This record gives sequence, C-alpha cells and structure tokens, in this order.
Amino acid sequence: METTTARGGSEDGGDRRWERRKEARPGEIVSAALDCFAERGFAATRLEDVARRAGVTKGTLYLYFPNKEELFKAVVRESLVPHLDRLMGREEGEAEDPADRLRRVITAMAGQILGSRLSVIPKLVVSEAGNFPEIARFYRDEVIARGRVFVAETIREGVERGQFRPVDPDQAMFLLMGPMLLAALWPHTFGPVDDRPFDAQALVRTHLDHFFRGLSPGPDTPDRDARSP
Amino acid sequence: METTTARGGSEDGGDRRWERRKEARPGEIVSAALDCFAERGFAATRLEDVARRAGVTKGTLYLYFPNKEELFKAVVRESLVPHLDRLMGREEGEAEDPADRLRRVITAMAGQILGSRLSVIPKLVVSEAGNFPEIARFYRDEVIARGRVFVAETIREGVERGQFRPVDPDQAMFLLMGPMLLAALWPHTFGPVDDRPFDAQALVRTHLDHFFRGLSPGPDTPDRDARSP
Amino acid sequence: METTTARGGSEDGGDRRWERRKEARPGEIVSAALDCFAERGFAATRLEDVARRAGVTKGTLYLYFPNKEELFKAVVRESLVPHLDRLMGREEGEAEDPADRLRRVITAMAGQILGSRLSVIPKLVVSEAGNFPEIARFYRDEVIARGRVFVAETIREGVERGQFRPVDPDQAMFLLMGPMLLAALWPHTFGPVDDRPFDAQALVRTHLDHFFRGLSPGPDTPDRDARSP
Amino acid sequence: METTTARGGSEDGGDRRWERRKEARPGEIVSAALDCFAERGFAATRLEDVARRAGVTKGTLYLYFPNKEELFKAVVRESLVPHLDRLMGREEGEAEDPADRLRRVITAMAGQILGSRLSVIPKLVVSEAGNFPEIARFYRDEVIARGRVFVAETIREGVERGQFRPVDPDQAMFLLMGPMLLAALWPHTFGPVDDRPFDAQALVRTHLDHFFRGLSPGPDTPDRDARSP
DNA sequence: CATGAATGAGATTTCATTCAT
DNA sequence: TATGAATGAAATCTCATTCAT
Repeated sequence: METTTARGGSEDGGDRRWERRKEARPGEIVSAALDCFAERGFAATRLEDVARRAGVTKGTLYLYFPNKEELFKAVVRESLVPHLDRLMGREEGEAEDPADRLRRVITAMAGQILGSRLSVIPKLVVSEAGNFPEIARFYRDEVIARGRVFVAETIREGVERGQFRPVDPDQAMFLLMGPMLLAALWPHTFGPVDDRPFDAQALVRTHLDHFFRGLSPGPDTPDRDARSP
Repeated sequence: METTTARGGSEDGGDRRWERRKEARPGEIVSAALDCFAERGFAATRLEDVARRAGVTKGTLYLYFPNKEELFKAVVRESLVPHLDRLMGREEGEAEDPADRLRRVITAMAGQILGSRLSVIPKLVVSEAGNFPEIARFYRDEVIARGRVFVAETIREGVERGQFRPVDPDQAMFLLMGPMLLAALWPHTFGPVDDRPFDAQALVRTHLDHFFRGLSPGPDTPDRDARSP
Repeated sequence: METTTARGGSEDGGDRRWERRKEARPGEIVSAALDCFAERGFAATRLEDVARRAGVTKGTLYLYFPNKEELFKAVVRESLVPHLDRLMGREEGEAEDPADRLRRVITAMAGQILGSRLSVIPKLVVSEAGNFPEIARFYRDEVIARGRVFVAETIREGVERGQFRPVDPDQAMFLLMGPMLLAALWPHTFGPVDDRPFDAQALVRTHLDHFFRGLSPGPDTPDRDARSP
Repeated sequence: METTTARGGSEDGGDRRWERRKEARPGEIVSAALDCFAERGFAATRLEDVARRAGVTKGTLYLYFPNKEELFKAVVRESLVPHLDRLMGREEGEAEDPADRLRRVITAMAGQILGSRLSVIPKLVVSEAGNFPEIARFYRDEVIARGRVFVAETIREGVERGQFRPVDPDQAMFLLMGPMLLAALWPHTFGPVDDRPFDAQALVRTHLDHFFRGLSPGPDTPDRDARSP
C-alpha cells in the first residue's frame, strides 16, 4: 500500500532518473507530514501545509494517501516502526544478559527517539486515538505489541535466571515504559511554557538505574503495605 | 447519551426552557463539558454538544464562560484541583514518615482520579497543550506545580532522614509520576481497542512497591553503567 | 446633559421625589444611547452597553423602547429636533435680512451641532437609512423637511429682495448643506485615521463667505459652460 | 434579484459546479459584492449572498479574498480607483486652464460615478469607517488623497494665475466636494422614502456654476461678517 | 501523474430579544 | 417597574476533500 521507505533497491539503478520523483514522493510527503504534525499536532495541521512542505499540491497528497488518517498511519509506519525494529532486533552474538539488553535498547530509544522529532509520535497517538480508533489499533499492533513482547520476554528471562526478583513481566513493562512516555510527552506538552530545563537523557539514565535497583532480588522487602487501601 | 435534562418534546405546553437556575448552571455545564471532553476530546467537542448535555443552549454557555478554552480551564479547576488539594493536604497529626505519606497520596490518587472520569484530564492536557499554550500554562501552574512541590519535598525529607538513598528529588518525581501518567492515559488511548484487561489499581500498587524498593538505601549498587552511552 | 424635551414640566413639582427616576429614565437611556452610537455606530452598539451606561439593565430598555430602531428614533427626536427647532425658530423682532438670518442659523448649527456629539446623527442616518427605511422617513420628515422649508424660504425671500441672484431655492439649499454635511461626517469618518487637523468651524465660516459670494447678484457671469457634457 | 449564474435544480445531471474560471472569478465576485453592498450595506451583507450572486460558494470567496474587509477594499480598488485615475489624469495637450479642468473632471465624475452604482461607495465608507478603520485609512489613501492633490493643485494654479481669488486650496476642496458628497449620499439615504425627484446631474451643474462664481476675484466682498460668532 | 480551483459542512462566537421572577 | 438569565438565529471563516483539466 502506497509504501514506504522501501523501494528495496530493485529497479533503482535504471537510467530513468527523471522519474525518480515518483518513487520518492511518498517518502517526502511522509517526512513533511511528520514535521508538520510535530509542529502543530495532527488536527491543527492543514494538509496544505504538508503539501507545501513536501513541494507538492494538496491534490497530490490524495494520490498517495486516501485521507489524513492514513497519512498519519504512514508516518508511524515509515518513521517509527523501522527504528524500533532495528532497536529491538536481536544482536548477532546476543550473549547479553537481560539487564544489559534492556539497558541497551532503552538507552538507544532515548537517544534515537526521545532525542528526535519522532518523540511527537506518542503524543500524537495519545491525542488522536480517541477520535481515530483505527490509529489506536494500528499503533497497538505495530508498536506497542512489538515492545510488549520484547520487554516481557526479556524480563521473564531475567526472572528465570534469578537476575530479577519475581515480577509480572507485563506490569514491569508498564513500569519501564511509564517514565519513558513521560519523557516523550513532557517537552511537547510543557516544554514551551516551562522554564526549568528538562533533560530527557539524564532522566532515562536515572530511570534505568532506579528501575533495575527495584528489580534486583535483594533480601529486604520494604513494602510495609503493598495492599490496596 | 444524548441529553440529560432533556426537554421531552417541543410543542408540548410545559415549557421548561427559561428556567433560571443561576446557581446550578455553571456546575452542570462544567460536568457536561467534562463528559463531552472525555468522549471526544477537547477540539472535537462541539459546544453545542456540551450545551445540549447540560440542558441549555449554546448562548447560555457564554453567559458563564467566555470561550471554550476557559470552559476547559474551569473543568480542571472545578474537578481536578479540589481533589488534589484534598489529597495532598497535610493530615492532622501528620506524623507519617515520607514513604507512608507518598504511598497514601498516590494510592488515593489512583483510587479517586485514575478510577474516575477525571483520568481523562491528563490526556486532554497532553492533547491540547500544543495548540492551546494557555491550557498548558494553566495546568502546569495549578496542577503540576502543586504535585511537584509535594513530591519533591517529601522525597527530600526521606533522603534527609536516610530513609531513601540520595536521589535528585525532581527526577524522583518524574519517576514516580511516569507510571501514573501511563496508567491514566492507557485506558483512554488503547482501552477501546485492546482486549487485555488493564488494572490501573494493581499497576499502581506494584509501582509503589517497586518504586520504594528502588529508593531504599540498600548496600549494593547494581548499576554497571549509569553513564550515557 | 441628559437631554431635554419630554417630561413637559407638568407634574414635576410633586414631592414624590423618589419616583423621579421613573420619569427620568427614558431621557437617561436616550442620552446613553447617543453616547454609545457616537462611539461605535448604530449596528455595533450593543444594547447592553447602552443599558450599562444608563445605569439600568437590558430588560429595562424594552420597557421604554420596543426595539433598537425605535431607540434610535427617540435619540434623534429628543436630541436633535429640539435643537433645530430652537435654531430655526423665528427670532422676536425678526427684522433680519435673509442673508443675516441664514448666516446666524448656520453659524449656530456649526457651533451647537457640528461641535457636539450630535454631529454623529447625520452619520448614523446615512449609515442606517438603507436597512431601516423607517429611520430615513422619520429623519426626512422631522429634520430635513424643517430645514428645507427654512432655507428655501429664506433664499426665496433674498431672491425676491434682489439680494441674491435668481436661483432655485431647493438647489441652493443643497449647496448650502453640502459642505455642512461634509463637515459633520468627516471627523467621524476620517478623523481617527487622518493626521491633518480638521477645523469644522473655520470651514463653515469660509463656506458661508463663499456661498454668499456665489449668490450675490454680481454683474459678471463667469459660467463659460454650465451645460452638461 | 436572487441569483445570476443560478444553478437550476440540484439533482439534474448537468453539473455546472466545479467550473474552473480563475480569470473571471475575482471580477465577478467584486461585482456581485458591489451589488450586495449597494443593496444592504457592508455589515448587513452576508458573504453567502455575495457568493450566491457571483454563482460560487462561500469557500470560493476566501480563495480570492482573505476576508470581508479585503473584499470591500477590492471593490473600491477595482471599481472606483480606475475611474478616478482616468478622470483625473492629465489630458494630452492639457492647455486647459484650471477652471476648465476642474469643471471637466467634476462633470465627468458626476456622470460616471454619481450616475452609477458606484455612488454607493462613499456611503459605504461613511457607514463603515467607524468600525473598520482599515477601510477608512485605505479610502483616504487611495481615493481622498488623490482627489485632494488634484483639486488643491488646480485651485492653487488658478489662484496663482489670478483666475481665482485667494483661497485656501484645502478648504476650497472641501467646499467643492461637499455638494458632491451630498449628491452621492442623498439617493442612497432618502431616495427610497422621498418623493421629490432628485437630479444629481443638475445639482452638480448648478454647484459648479455657483462654486466658480464664489471663486471669481470680483471686486466686491459681500461678507459683512465672516468672523466667528 | 499532477494540479489547484471549487466545494460544503460545520464551529465558535455575538447579541437583540424574551420572559420568569 | 425592573431584573438579568436564557434563548436562538445568524455570520464569518476554516479546511478536508473532490474533480475538471
């Protein structure tokens, strides 16, 4: 469908250079859309702005994407998913222990996603999911599910190895991702109005440190009261 | 779901328009607005919907609120802020130690906010802050700032007492609130499309447990690498 | 200032002083309306502003005037017409010759009308006549007609006396009033955006001078070409 | 009076919407706007009426004019200004003496402007200037200023040549334009309610005659009293 | 493929007017 | 007589989407 960063090398070499645009278009549009969404949000972005930034006209957008929503899905698919695939893909030798692997992936996420314009995507999803369930479904399937499996498996492995104390892997995943989400949303939400500096990278480092402390199978159990009130 | 106060028919003799209820109106409107915002989000909510649900006409809205944005701020001010004030107010004797106090407040927040329709408010703020900076500023001043002080002070006190290991109170606050935010956003974002049950209360309990573990001044420091990559 | 007219001395003397307001009300409202109309024009004036300035509420306005249009007519009737009646009323001895009489009246008009907030009224009439024919009719009957008769008669008298050259009295009236109208409209139209000073009084003096020159039965007829092209 | 291009039915196969006539549209819209403004005034004209009369939809208006005010300015710019430029442009040989030139221009104005629907424009400006200062400024710059220069210079020239008695050129301009303004406003103000015929052309002829009489450097000065009262 | 003129369905906001009190 | 809460009908302006060219 419409595609992609794609264009997997196939006919690329041909001499019909003047047709290059045709194949580049969708990618250019998607990139322009991400920029616009990042600046103004989904609803407030006018397709005309996207078109202008992509160097085409509004009509052209509709040649590649049936509507604004699909354009948004394309943005997620093209911009975020490949990153995540790369990040979470098993390394070659993969002798890493679970903690190291999580640390590596989360740190890379912090660097490559939180530190880039991609960090708006979670905000966009949160914002639009309600009115565009299709977006929610898509994001859950394409992004959340991948992360869920990766984190939960890694946690489970760590628990099995006795490296982590016994925890519910799913809950652990939420605990791991919570501060990450906050770090992603904060600059887009309060950045422009808050004067205190916000260092997402530092926060993530502290988070990882704290997270693994809490996960370590230490002898003491400080929970006086973990029951509900 | 259409109305509430309703109006029965239209030509029926009993004309319940022109009811003067100056006292009750603002509250009813705010409540109706919260419902509508919860269902459709801020931007997608039409003032006509709010009016209908509150049993008044569009014009009446403007009698009490100068514009949509102020209506939103009123929702936050009337619905959320009083809760927070109550939650974070010092108890009578207040001999609690810092951990107990945090635990109590967070648990109450989970019960009273995460478990209610108020949980949409953070989502609304995240969604609309970009286009309505005034909302962001307002929320930061009225909500975030309050919480920031409370949490940071409590953490600091715990650190001073030697109850917590030395941490930056501000970062600790983000770590504490991250999973809370996730718990608030999740149902409104993926609730309708995700089949797995999501138990915010249980997540918060686990979170608190894990959070204080990570904060305990245990002897071992498992951070192999807390430096940036 | 309040105005004028009305309340024709009849029961005024009574001791029921506390009821005075009731009788003063219409006048106060009319005066407030004139102020508002002067500041913002007819259409842009909100009845709420009029009410506030008159120290009453919107509803009260409707006790005295059935609608905005009638309020406007009342303004003209109460504010302008009495002035004109006084201005154009024959003096006691009235031995004046026509030129002196015109000069006196026009000069007084310049002083009392052009120099006061009453000068907006012509502007309001021009502005609203199209949408409110009733206003046009009313103004023509109550204001224009009076002036028409006065000026035309005086001119005719001057012509008969041989003091003025023979002219059509009606056309002469338009020629006399044209610059007066311009002097009334200019400040309300271009005053706020034009930096050059505009001295209506001086203009009127020059106008009278020039007007009577043109009217004097001099020997020479400079019109090379008074025919239409 | 309703429409023009019309659209016949609605379900009929021949769909005449979606006609692309980029060249013609702005002119048609401006013309339709002038008609509407003439009928109802600026504020009371709904853009929907303009659109319907121009045979387009509301949205199309905004393709060519960013807002109602700009549409009005376009009307003035396209309809009135070119006329004036033509009228006041120097003739070829231009040996005319000042009086002849003024006479020619004013007579042409009377014929081409007073005698056409363009005569509403002054009325519109007077009506709306208060609420739309931008319109006032624009009109002063584009129309008044041109006329001011032309008339004042011509008068000055006449004075220098000894053809006119010494007068302040600016005041003379107001005196010249006063009756012209009256002639323009009258039909739009009292035309529909006044039964007496109003012959603007004849009035202008008389005005010119009278104006130049008053300007002629005759020996006698009839002003007994040109000083302020 | 691409264009961009044209559409048309709203959405917020304003205010003259009404009427229960 | 007076109030002022409530109404409801616009009116401007926006923008995703369509489609003739």
